[in-house]
Amino acid sequence: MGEPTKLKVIAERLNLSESTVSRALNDYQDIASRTKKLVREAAQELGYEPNMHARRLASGKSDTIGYVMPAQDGQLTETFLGELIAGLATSLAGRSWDLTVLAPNNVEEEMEIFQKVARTRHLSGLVISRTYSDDPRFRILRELDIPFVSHGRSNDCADTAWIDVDNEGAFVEMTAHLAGLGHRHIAHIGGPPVYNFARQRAEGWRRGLKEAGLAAAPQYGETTELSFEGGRGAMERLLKLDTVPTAVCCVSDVVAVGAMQAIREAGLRPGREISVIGYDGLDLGAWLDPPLTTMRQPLQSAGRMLADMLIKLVEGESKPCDSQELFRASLVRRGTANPPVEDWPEGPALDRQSKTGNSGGVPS
Amino acid sequence: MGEPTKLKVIAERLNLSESTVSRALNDYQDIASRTKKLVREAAQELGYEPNMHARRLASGKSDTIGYVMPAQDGQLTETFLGELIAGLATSLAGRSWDLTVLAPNNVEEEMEIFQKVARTRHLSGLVISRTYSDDPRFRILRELDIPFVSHGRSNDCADTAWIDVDNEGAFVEMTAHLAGLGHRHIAHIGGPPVYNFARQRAEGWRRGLKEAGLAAAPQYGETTELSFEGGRGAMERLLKLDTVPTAVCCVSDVVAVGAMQAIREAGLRPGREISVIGYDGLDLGAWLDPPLTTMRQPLQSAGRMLADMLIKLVEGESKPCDSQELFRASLVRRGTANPPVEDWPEGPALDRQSKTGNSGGVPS
DNA sequence: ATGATATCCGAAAGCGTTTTCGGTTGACTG
DNA sequence: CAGTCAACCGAAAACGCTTTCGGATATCAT
Repeated sequence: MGEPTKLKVIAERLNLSESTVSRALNDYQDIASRTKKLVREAAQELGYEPNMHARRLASGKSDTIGYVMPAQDGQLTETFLGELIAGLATSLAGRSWDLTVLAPNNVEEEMEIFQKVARTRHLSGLVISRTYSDDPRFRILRELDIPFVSHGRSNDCADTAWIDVDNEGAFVEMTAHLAGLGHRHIAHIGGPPVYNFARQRAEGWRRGLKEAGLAAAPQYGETTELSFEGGRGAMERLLKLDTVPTAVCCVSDVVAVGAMQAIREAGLRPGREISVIGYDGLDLGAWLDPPLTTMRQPLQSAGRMLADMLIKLVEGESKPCDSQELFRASLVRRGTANPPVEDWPEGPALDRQSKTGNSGGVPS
Repeated sequence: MGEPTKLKVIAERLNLSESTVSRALNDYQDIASRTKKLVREAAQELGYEPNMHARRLASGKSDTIGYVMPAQDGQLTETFLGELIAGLATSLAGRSWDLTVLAPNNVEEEMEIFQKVARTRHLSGLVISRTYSDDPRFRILRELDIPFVSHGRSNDCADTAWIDVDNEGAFVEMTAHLAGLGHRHIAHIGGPPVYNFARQRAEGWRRGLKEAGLAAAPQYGETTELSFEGGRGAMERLLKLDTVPTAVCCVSDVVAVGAMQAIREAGLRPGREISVIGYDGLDLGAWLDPPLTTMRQPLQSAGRMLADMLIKLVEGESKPCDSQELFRASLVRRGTANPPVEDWPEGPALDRQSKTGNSGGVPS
C-alpha cells in the first residue's frame, strides 16, 4: 500500500516485459487474449492505476477537455452551470477523461486561454457556452485548430459542432399557444440581440404571429437586459402603449418575473388581463402566484452530449459539421397564460380604449 | 508556430544546457541573474510554454486540485455552484494550477474517487462541499492522507481545514431582529439535521430566543426538506397550531418562499400577519411581492479562499487546523420582516385566539 | 523438409521536464 | 603564489508510460 504499483511490478510478477503489459492493458491486437486476461487480473489484484502524467507525456494525448465558463461579466448564478458541468464530468469520467474548468474574467483572458491551449495542446478540446450572434470565438478556435463544441449557435457555426435548442421553434409554439387562446395583441420582451438565442427567439415570435395571421407591430417588440429590472422596465413601456398587449412572450423566466411585477404594479393581474409566458422552466416560476407558464429545454443531458460529441471529434470519429444537434423545448402550462378578458379593472395607472379578444378567462 | 518550443530550443539558441534553462525559469538560486534574464527573454520571445505533462511526471507534483461536486441526489441547480467553481478556477489560474471537477453520482462513487486519488496522487488536493453533521468523508480523507478543505463544517472537523459561515450567529441575529421588532412567537423551519448547517441554524434560533428571553416551544421547531414544498408543508403545520407564530425563521430562501405561499393560501399576508426571514440572499427573493427579507453570506470569495487554503496546505506552508475561516452573514432587509400586527383578517382557514405583539406593521 | 505467414512478445527509443551531483571558473585570502 | 571558497553551470539519471520495430515461435501450405 506504500508505493503505487507501476507497470514494472506487474511485468516482473508475470515474467513479461513492460511493453507487453502496457499493450495488454490497452487492448492491443497483437497480444494473446490469454495474456491479456492474466495481465488484467494481476493489475486488478495489485490495484494498478496508470500514472496519468506519464501516460499523457508518452502518448501525446491529454484525455482532458476544458469547459470555458462564460466570461465573468458579473454574477455566475445561472442555475444551469451546475447541471452542465456535472453532465460533462460524469460523461468524461465514464471514459476516464478529465474535465478542467477555465474561468476567464474577460474576453482578453479568454483569448489568452485559447492561445495557450493551441500552443501547449494540454487540453484535447474545449466546450464553450453562452454564444453570441456574432461570436469571434468560432473563427479563432477554427483558426487555432482547437476541437470544440458550443452550447448554442452563432452566425458562424455552419461547419462547427454544437448543440442547441430550437429557440425559434419554441417561440413560434409559444406565440401560437397564445394566439390559440384568443390573443390578438401579443408582445415580445426580448434580450440583447448580441445573444444569438435572443435573436432567434424574437424571430420565432415574429414567425408565430405571421403564421397566426397577426401583424407584428414594431412597438410590441421590446428588447432589454436579461434581468428582473429589464423585464419590469420593458413591461412598463408596453403598458404605456395606446393598445396594451394582452399577452407577452418573454425571452427568459427572469425577465417574465419582472414583467409580472410591472403588471401587478399597474393594478393588473398577470395571467388575467395580461398573459405572460417565460422561457427556461426555472423552478422558481412555479412558486409564484400565479405560477408562471414557461418553456423548458432539456438540460440534464446537454452536458453529457457535449462531452460525447467532443470526444468523438478529438478522436477523429466524426466531423464537426456532422455534430450538430437541435433539441425541442416544451411548454410547461402553469397559471399565467389564459384567454384574454374584457373586463379590465379601473385603475389610475391605465386609461385604456378598446380591448379585443374573447371574454372569459379562467385560469387553467 | 509549428512545433511547440521546448527547453531544448531555448538551450541551443543560448548555448546553454537544458538543465540550466530549466532552473533559470524556475528561479533557482544557483543561476546568475544575468543568465536568468537572458533565458526569460528568450522564452518569452519564442513563446515557450512548459509541457505540463512532462513537468508533472518529472516533479511528481500535479499542481491540480479537484472539486468534488455534491453527490448528485437529484438536481444540481444550486446557484452557488457556478460562483464557487469560478472562484476556485480563477484563483488557481493565477498560480497556473488547474482545477478539475469530479461529479460522483452517489456516495460509493465518491469513495472510489477518494481511493483513486489516494493511489495515483494525480490530484494534489480536494475541495468538498455540502457537509453533513456526521460526515465520513472527513475521516476517510484524513486516513488516506489527502489534503483537503471543506466548504462547511462537520462534527469531525476540529483539525481539518474549512471555511464556513457562522450559521448559528446568523440565526441568532435573525431571531434577535424579529424579537426586536416585537415578535414573541418566533418559529423556525429548519432543514434535515443531517446537514450540519441545518443543525447550526436551528441552534442559532434557539439561542436567539433564549437571549431575547423567549421560550423555544418545541412545536415551533419544524424541520423539513430543503424545497419549496417542504417550506409550504412546514408552514401549514405551523398554521394549525393553537398559537400561530407571528414570525418564522427559515433555513433557506427556497423554504421561505414555500412558507410564504402557505401563508398566502391561508388568507394571510407574509410580512404582515406573519413575518418571514429566509437565508441565502437569492436574487429571486427580491422579485417576490413582498420581497423576502433574508441573510446573505459572502460567496464570491469563498472559492478563491478555498483554493488559496488548499494550495498552502499542499505546499506545506500551513497546517489544516490553522486553516479555518468563519464568515459572518449579513441581514438583507426587504419586505417580509415587520412588527407584528393585531388585526388578523377573518378567514375560514383560521380560527385564532389571542395574538400578542404590537400593532402597526408597515412594510419597510 | 522448406519456405511463407501469422501470432505473439521483448528491446529500446523516446516523451519533455526536474533535480542531484560534480566540475569548472574566477575572486579572494594568507 | 598556492589554497579556499563561492558562484555558476553541464551531464546524466530519473519520472512511468507508449509505440515502433524486429525477432522468436508456432502454423500452415507446398
